[in-house]
Amino acid sequence: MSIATESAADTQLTLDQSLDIVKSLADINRLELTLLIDHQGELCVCELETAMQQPQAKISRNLALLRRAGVLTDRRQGKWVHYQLNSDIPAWLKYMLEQLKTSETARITQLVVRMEQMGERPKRLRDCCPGEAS
Amino acid sequence: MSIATESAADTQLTLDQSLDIVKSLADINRLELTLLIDHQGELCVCELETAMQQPQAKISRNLALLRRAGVLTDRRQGKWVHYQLNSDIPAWLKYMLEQLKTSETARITQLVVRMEQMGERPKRLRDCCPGEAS
DNA sequence: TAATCATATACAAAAAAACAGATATGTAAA
DNA sequence: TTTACATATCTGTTTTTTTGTATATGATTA
Repeated sequence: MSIATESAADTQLTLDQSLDIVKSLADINRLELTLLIDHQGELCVCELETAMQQPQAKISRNLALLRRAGVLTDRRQGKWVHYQLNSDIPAWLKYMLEQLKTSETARITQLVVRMEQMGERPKRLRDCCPGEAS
Repeated sequence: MSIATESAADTQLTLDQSLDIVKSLADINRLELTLLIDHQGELCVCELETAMQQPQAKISRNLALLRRAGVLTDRRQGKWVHYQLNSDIPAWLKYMLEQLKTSETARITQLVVRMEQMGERPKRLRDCCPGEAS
């Protein structure tokens, strides 16, 4: 079981920074968001909204918290903001996510399915985040 | 940087169990307790009490929480209860603790020093947990 | 520039976690 | 078997986190 995206050496984090990361993941919603984003590479807020079936503010708040902790990065493209896993996360976290992704396939699949079904849903949702098109 | 105590294969944990572990570490006091115990191999409550300079009830509560999450195990020896790192913790956690132990040497040393100075302190403390003697 | 859409943030209420202090339990020694 | 010691747990309170609702921001389209 090798780590897929092992790139640069671990940046040395302070204990406080590590704690911030751990805290940011100590919530079932944020842990699922992180797993789903890691699994899918990149997702925008409205996609996560349908996947998780949670109000926009809640998703957005949790994403901001994960970003501040250094777990996620974001990228604005037009109206949409796409979130990715930060490649600078410590190795142990990459390791942890790898393990959870394999052990939680079912759960992740369920979220992905829900998200994909949203294709033919209300215009606001269908128009949201068209696959990689500018 | 190899993991010292890599023994049995990872037990497959549910997402909830993993979340319990992460939650149990999402507190500076419990994270330090875990690091210190991992570093020292085994410690009893009163040693941790002096190392951390925190009230007994607080230490005990946090240790119980870590035990319930599966991060620590305990062993009663006479009046004393010794806590160790649970060898069944997931690999990512072993990895994380290894990394933190090396990056947080100073902090850990400070705790250890405080604990060792307690030798000639009040009787109640000196008599507590004599080094590995039965 | 007005209207609309996607996302972020402010604010107050609700829920959860951490805490101090008191007391209970369990062991050993007197 | 009383006393003392180490640790655990209970209780009420304080602090922190999470949440819903409303509103603000930023970007696109009409």
